[in-house]
Amino acid sequence: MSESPLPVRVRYAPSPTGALHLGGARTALFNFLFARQRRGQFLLRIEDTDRARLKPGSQEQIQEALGWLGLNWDEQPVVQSQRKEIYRGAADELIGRGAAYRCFCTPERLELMRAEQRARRQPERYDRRCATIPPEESARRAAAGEPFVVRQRMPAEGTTSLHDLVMGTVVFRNETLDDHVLLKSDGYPTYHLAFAVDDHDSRISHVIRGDGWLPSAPKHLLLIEAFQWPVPAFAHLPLVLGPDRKPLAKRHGAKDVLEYREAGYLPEAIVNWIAFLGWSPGTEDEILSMPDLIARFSIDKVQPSPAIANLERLDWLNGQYIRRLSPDELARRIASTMGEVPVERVRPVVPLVQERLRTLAEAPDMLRFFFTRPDGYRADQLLPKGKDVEATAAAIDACETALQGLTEWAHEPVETCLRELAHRIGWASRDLFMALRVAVTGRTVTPPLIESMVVLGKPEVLARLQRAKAALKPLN
RNA sequence: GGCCCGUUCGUCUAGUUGGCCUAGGACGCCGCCCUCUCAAGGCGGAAAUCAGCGGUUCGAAUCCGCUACGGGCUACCA
Repeated sequence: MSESPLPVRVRYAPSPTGALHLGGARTALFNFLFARQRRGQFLLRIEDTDRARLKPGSQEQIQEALGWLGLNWDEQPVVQSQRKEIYRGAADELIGRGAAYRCFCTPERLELMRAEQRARRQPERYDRRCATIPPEESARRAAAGEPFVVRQRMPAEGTTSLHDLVMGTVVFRNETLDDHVLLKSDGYPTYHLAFAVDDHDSRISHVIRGDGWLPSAPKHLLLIEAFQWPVPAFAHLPLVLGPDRKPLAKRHGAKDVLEYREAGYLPEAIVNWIAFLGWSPGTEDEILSMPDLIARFSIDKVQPSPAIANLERLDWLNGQYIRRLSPDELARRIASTMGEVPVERVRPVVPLVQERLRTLAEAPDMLRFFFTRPDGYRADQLLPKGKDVEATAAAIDACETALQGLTEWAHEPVETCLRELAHRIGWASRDLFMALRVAVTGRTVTPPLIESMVVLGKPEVLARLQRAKAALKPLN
């Protein structure tokens, strides 16, 4: 595990086949943290060599999600489809060196071959029929227009070992390696070729990627060696799983990163949350900001086992981050989710909900009563236990009169006034408060009543009390 | 089937040079306190014989082996 003397350069290399999901975001994050900590570069590469699976708009979506999380990349993203000729040249070079060869086998023959191997219960691997075609013949057939792919020539014996920063040393027997395809017949490279060429061209020092690549890592190592290029360090990250221990998917309610934004999560919370999926600082700290993470991240503290995403923990973390926001900032973020309501109207009300929110998405519902009067009351909510309609109407009426007489509309006088009133009419203050709460807000669960009333203002509160009284009348 | 990786409370994890671990923290859960509801906050609790078995050792969650289970890869996908 020798430290690379080269400057640190890492990359996140998604294929544009959909949105950025959590696992990808975490891979990107770990790359980003590592780069920033070592004052290196974090690059973005678009692996779009699979023309069939390409989804329009995907690249933009991925970039927006990365930006939202604050994972800003350096330099211009490398787009593989724009580098077709480079890969072709690289494949030719490999053929020239004897490290690769053209294969003219048809898909039909390959399928037949595999079927036979399956029948004989042998490993399904290319049988290397084309490996022994003389170079001149190979070149002639290619020149004649016969379709072909280029395959990597694997050593028949020996072992290839990888010193992975997360998994430790992993040894593979070369005889188990397949002569996989490097260049497809459509002229596009497969992942393996493009990976080696691009990482070399980008001078990538550390390959930090999903552990799905671990099994093909020896091929990659051999490829890099065939080119006689410097070998980067490797770190394979375990998967993020859903609650059923299956790879994270839609059905778990674990959504694409951008959908978390819709659901009212803060990017800071998402980052903190996924950072702790498979990694921990080794201390008892739980809340770490991006700068903290950059300072404390360490690849060898990454867990080699897969992590199961804990959505409840995200909710808690999100609440923590919401409480740490300044009221102004929170108001801005809430207003941005509420379209029609201007920030100035949200701001005064924010302190009342700040410690009650788990997600921004809960805010509109929680705040609604500040902006619109309750439309319709439910008797079962308005009437405290054991109090009838008449008594409740009378109590509300008494409140109205008492509040009317207040000269100062502030927390202290209002509370004193109401408690004295409760005492005077022989009501438990909790009952009075609940009746008032429903009268003023239309609901039984709200931010603190007195504060809410103060913010609403005296005329509005009195108006709502009258409406509540009116609503009680027909019930009598 | 073949190859590779993994396995500490329900979940994320601490633990990594074997003894200070009668295994610590966090989320969630339960109870109490606070209290005008709900939260937040405070306090306390239940919760892992460290996957199992066999070694090495005075001593193992920590080292070795085997087994079981889970996962990944096994495409002209990434």
